[in-house]
Amino acid sequence: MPDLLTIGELSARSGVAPSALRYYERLGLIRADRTGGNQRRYARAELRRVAFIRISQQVGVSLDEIREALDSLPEARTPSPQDWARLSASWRSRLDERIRLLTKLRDDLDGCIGCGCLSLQRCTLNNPEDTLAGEGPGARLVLPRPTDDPTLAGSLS
Amino acid sequence: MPDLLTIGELSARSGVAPSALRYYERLGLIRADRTGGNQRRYARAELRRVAFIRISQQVGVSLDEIREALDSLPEARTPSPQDWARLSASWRSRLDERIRLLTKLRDDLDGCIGCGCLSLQRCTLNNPEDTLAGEGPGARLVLPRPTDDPTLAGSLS
DNA sequence: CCTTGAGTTGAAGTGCACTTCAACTCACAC
DNA sequence: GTGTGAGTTGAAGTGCACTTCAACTCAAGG
Repeated sequence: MPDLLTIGELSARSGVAPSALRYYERLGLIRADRTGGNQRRYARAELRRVAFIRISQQVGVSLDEIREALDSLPEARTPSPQDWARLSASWRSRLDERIRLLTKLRDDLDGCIGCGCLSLQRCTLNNPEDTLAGEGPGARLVLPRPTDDPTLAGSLS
Repeated sequence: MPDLLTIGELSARSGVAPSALRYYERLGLIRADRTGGNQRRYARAELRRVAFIRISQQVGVSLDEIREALDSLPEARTPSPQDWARLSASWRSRLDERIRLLTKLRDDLDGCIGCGCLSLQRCTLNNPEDTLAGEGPGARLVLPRPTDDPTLAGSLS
């Protein structure tokens, strides 16, 4: 019934490199039992955690926030489908927002392709929220700072 | 008619930190004339280049690729609206693809919230392209590697 | 028993996109 | 002329998400 996975097996199943799995463990995102010889053995439930981690990353959430989310899971029992649903749902608005922003960017880009602008005059690309008055002449570009959004910033890093 | 901008002015107008502008210059993304005292002076046209850079980053393009795109602009003359339109349009399919992926992720997440799964069985979240057969039992998770996409990997860095 | 592939560790390295720092110089208003 | 805020440089540092490495141990088949 335990049916534990080695790190190689979890890696193959999850598509996540062993080094990344060890890294996740260091950050407290997943956990493993150990054999007498100190090797990791993962419960099958860890597969779901890894799945959640990868999905969350696609939503643009940092590992730190993912850890916080995972910390909210009950420790006493194996998380239920409802537990996972709750966590997944918590990213929903973030995902919506990212989709909205990208869609707006696309439409604006279409408009600008039409008008050939990319200029600093009244183009919504350069004045996204129409909030530029009162800070001297000239419009601001795009988003003031991409610092916080890994999706858009490239660092995206 | 020249009407050159200092780095502080370009920074204020573009919303990009002076240190980032110098960094862009090192990478060959923008250029500046120099005063007798070695200070940078930017032609107004550089504002469009910076606008293009920030927009491109939001699309999820790396600075390296942005540089390549900018290199395709004519050197002899100031880029025309059509030049900028061509470059912007070149990101379009990428933007579409990113929007498509995120929308799919959202819908899948909705489905999984409904079914409460996040399991490794037949859930499209875990088997995005239905391309898992032939590599042993068990499904793969999500995307095999997030390595190449700064949008999804968490790095806009 | 022995080989071999898989696993272990901590420390260091990578790539990207910047930022910070120290030490110095410019440009401009008064 | 002088003070001050803005600008200059190269080198080093940052944050994130990992990967790589060297040196070593484990586990399982023959």
